[in-house]
Amino acid sequence: MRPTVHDIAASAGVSLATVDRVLNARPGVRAVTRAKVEAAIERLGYVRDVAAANLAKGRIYPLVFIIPQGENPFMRGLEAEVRQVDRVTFDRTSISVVNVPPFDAMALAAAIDTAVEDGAAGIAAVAVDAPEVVEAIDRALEQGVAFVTLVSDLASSKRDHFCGVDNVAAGRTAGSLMARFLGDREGPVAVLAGSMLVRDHSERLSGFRAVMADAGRGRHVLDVLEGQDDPVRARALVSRYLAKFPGLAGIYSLGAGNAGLVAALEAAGRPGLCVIAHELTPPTRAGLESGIVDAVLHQDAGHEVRSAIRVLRAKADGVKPVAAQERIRIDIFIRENLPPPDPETGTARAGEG
Amino acid sequence: MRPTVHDIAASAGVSLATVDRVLNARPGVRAVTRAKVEAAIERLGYVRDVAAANLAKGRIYPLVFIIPQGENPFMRGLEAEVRQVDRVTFDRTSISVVNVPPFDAMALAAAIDTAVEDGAAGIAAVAVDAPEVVEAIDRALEQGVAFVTLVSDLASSKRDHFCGVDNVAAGRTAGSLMARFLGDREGPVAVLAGSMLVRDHSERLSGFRAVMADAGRGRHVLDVLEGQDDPVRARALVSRYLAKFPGLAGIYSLGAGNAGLVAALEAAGRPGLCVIAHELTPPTRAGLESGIVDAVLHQDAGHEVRSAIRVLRAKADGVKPVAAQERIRIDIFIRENLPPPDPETGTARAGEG
DNA sequence: CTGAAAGCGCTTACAG
DNA sequence: CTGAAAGCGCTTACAG
Repeated sequence: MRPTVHDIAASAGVSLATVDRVLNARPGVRAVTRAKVEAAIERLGYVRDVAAANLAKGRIYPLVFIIPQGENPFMRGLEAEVRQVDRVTFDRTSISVVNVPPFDAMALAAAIDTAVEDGAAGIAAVAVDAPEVVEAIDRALEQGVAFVTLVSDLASSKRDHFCGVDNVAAGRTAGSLMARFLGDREGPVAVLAGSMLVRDHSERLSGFRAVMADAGRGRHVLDVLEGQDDPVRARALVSRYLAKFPGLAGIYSLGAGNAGLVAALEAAGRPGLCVIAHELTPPTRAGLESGIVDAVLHQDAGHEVRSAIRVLRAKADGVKPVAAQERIRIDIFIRENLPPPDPETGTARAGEG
Repeated sequence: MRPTVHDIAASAGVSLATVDRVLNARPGVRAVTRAKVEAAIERLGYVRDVAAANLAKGRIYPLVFIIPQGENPFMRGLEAEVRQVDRVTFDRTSISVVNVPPFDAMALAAAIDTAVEDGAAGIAAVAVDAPEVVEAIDRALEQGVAFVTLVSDLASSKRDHFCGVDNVAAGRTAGSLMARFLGDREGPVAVLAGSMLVRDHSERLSGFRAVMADAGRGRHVLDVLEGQDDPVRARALVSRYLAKFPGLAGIYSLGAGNAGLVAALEAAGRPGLCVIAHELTPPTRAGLESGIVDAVLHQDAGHEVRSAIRVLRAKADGVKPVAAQERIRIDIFIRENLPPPDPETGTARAGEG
């Protein structure tokens, strides 16, 4: 049997309470006593039973996820993952979701302040790149609230961790695939984004541009289209470009306007462009299946949510953030390796952890 | 607060023991009593605290992982993942690893029988496609031992679940990428496998062949090379083909002979072939980084291991296998989305579950 | 068929 | 600075 606190108490010749104090680095133990206990811990190879500890603590962690509202399907999938995790009751964690208008720094900052006031132990938020947000995050941290950015980072804040992909690398990946798929085909490429106010979009763009500049003798990237992740605007913008640049070779959609993108391409009679988009959602899945989209870069929303929870709990527990090393992978999907949709959340899932 | 067994006992006017009997569908409760308890459960919206239940059970699950020995780097990474999970102590599970010679049906069957005799509650094994193995698996099942196949399936057995990727789809994915990367380039393609005695290899080959037959006006696939996942043999086989077929356009390496493959290509002065390999391991990672390999299809060994444990535990617990729906994703890596190697296990990892 | 009591491994007031 | 006792939510013999 694995040694328990009883074993180490007996072995060290002290009481359970003292063992507990040493184990949890609580004050009020003489150095000699502490040493005895530590020796016993070492000798017996003790490892704490976290589940039992949580049970005894009876503690519950109120966590808040702040997610943009609106019809962005990736965000809706993310929210569904959060709710699903909550249903399954991540042990001793109670999770709530707060929606805010997308790309709205003031609203986000206000939501963060409110969550802190409401006594959140930890907050996960999709960041907007603005000073008000940085300040709100840092205020939360000062109050001792754990904070992670989700999907879109804000490295200039003091957030504990970023749960999302390396978006510069994602942009480079898109660029590399675009270059290989196009081969010798001539023509410029267009980029459809949501807004340069969020880091994930601006970072993807810079990664993509860097690769395009290197490809062959350089491929021209047209001025970026900002569709605010709104399908209607995205469709209009793309349609205009299709008409304006008949020699267009490809489109990189790095935001969430994909329903509009696909609609515009369908309306234009499916010109044979190379199309690479982000996030496996109903519109991009349909695009892959119909052949109108060549590849989809993806981040696993479920992984990100569970990673955020682990990091927030570790921080709230004052445990060493071993989980902070977690990396979210940049998935590549083509038609052939498309995973089946998750009936619960509609997002793409793999076997979890 | 969430309701506990105490609450439902009080509400139903019975003892804890009776509540427990109903909760766990144990016999020896009158229908009326059962109904009262069930009504209380319903009324209060009770959900069991699994961690507390496990603690009380004090039960420990001996699980055995049977993994091929030898220098196959994917298998070594898989084993490292198993050992790491064990270190982290998946709650109340004790895991042991048994190594067997690769592609050896008799040895595998014997190892399964031994694990059953030793009292395993569950077994996960990389299957070899042979009747002896099917019989050994079915014997284990009859003894009430939970069984999952890992990485390579054996659907003709009664195994509870397969923890691995859809290998036909993986082969199709490789074929599709190969076709796109080659574009109009002429020439046949070669396939390097380990052995057709394992399902994962034979399934990948069939998927790849199907896509190649459809590509353009059909691309010729040369006779498959079986290198037994041995780098020396693989290198010799590939070198011979390179000399024999100077017009070769690409190589699909669907097994684990990649160190030999890369060595052969280096020795041949890096002919500009399209190379697609499986599993992100040191040799394939190096190949991607040096540009000699174009893409690597991957399965997350950590996911597979943790999925196997969840399924085995659920089965051993007699719980409904909600986990059985877990799917392992087919990852695509190119140079740009290469994740950093895991310092612990050497395998590619993402944020877990 | 039903219940009272002890215990799983840990933590938490409360005494001393 | 240290310890004895009760309790977290559940399960398990043992009585009756």
